[in-house]
Amino acid sequence: MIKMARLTEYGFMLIMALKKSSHPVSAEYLAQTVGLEVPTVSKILKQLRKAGLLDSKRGAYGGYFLMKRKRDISLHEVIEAMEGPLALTECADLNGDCRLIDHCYMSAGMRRVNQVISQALQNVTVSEIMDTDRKITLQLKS
Amino acid sequence: MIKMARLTEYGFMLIMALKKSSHPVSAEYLAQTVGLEVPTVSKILKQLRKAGLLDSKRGAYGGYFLMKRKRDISLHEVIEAMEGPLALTECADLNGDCRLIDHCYMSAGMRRVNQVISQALQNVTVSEIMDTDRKITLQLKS
DNA sequence: CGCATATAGGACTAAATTGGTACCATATAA
DNA sequence: TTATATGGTACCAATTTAGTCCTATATGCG
Ligand code: FES
Ligand code: FES
Repeated sequence: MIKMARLTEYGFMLIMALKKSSHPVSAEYLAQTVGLEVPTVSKILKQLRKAGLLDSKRGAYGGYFLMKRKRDISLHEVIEAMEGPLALTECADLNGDCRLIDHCYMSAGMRRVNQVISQALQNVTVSEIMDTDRKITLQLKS
Repeated sequence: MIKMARLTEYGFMLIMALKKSSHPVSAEYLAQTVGLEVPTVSKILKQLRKAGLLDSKRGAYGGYFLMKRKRDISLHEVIEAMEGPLALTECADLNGDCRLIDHCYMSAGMRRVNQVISQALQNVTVSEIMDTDRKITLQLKS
């Protein structure tokens, strides 16, 4: 069905619930806000942090906060942070191991398609998908 | 990782191995050609047929053949045939059931992104991804 | 007709992935 | 020093996907 992982969806929601350069927000508070369990939220936040989208502060009054404004975070960044590099087919991935690689005449083609979709996702920001009034305008080149 | 199902990959390969309006080709022969097991190939061919991409002829000297030329089959058609409608997030799908639908501010946005990616996939044909020399030129609008 | 060939359809099992949880170590504020 | 909160990792459960098998039906041909 070509869908992102559920945890990635949750990741988006958490990012939307956070802000740049304000007081850190704890995983527990975020969990309540978004309606998820604390361990799950924790897991996602750690992952997003590792990817550099968030930063955290430990200890009392600690928590998480964004590293950039939402208008500067692309969908691609978030998806890559949660799921690793986009690869439509096994052979479009550098580390893919499809048993049919010898019979495959579309590796190069799929890599190009991959590229196009990556571009598309890089051109949309988190704040754009939050704002239902604004139109998304994408300019894609091959 | 945003990837298509493996069976979809195989589906592409089978389509590439087939031709329009020539003698039908049996599942067994295709399996040998592509390097897969017969039952698996059968399953995929049935599914592609049901979606109208292929047609078949039963009985002796029967088999499968394409309904269109490969230059008229879009990636989107194949993917949709194998995996159903594209839905990046649960909430971008009409039948999606995400438990967080009440907290979700990106349903509309994701639907738009979904739309953009669908467009991209509709604009690339099977023959284009087979031909490594040709450039893919996509024109996408929001 | 009767046999060999080949698909139609659906049920079933096994494997892989993903979702979700838990635990212990470390850092920080007061 | 205590309460709070993240860091890292390992683990189990649930779901999804891959792959197989079986029986019914259609077709060509001797
Ligand atoms: S599809 Fe498997 S290698 Fe290209
Ligand atoms: S992400 Fe689950 S409903 Fe939008």
